[in-house]
Amino acid sequence: MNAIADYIKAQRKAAGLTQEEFAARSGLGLRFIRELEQGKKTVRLDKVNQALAMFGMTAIPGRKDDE
Amino acid sequence: MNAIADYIKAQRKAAGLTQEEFAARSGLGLRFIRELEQGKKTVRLDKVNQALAMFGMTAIPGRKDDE
DNA sequence: TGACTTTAGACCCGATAGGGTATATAATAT
DNA sequence: ATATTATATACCCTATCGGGTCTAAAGTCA
Repeated sequence: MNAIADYIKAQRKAAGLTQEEFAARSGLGLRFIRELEQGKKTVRLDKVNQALAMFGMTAIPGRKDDE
Repeated sequence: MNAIADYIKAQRKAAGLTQEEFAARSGLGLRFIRELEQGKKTVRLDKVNQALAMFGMTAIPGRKDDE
């Protein structure tokens, strides 16, 4: 149900990276990556985009009921 | 270039709402709506989603080079 | 031109996100 | 069983977000 969290987690795993490696490569904190993948709602958008950018993606509006 | 900011602004106007009315209806602060529409990068994702939810939308990952 | 509305800044302040770190639990393998 | 690795949770601290408020600028229309 959390499209961004699920996407990051799936892509990171598909790339064969641990959370720690992904944090280091993306320049984000390890704790942030964990909270992001766990679906924390109150994360900052710029950090989310920094993570998504690792896969050429960014946050855009999308239909809520799309699953 | 900022898909979310542009979307909110366009939809709000299409709905014939001022920033002030939109802030009141969405339960968000007026200053936040302003900063959001101006493309502030560091906004909180939950607030962004709260704004997008007014139009049945939510933040999802999308290709960066899509325009 | 001048009223009026809408949007854009700046200021202060409380609440909290994110980083670092340490510990705990879970998963995997030997 | 027990190393090893990965993920989850908790603490403290600093930076800053978001709200409220006020002022200024930019549109809008008579």
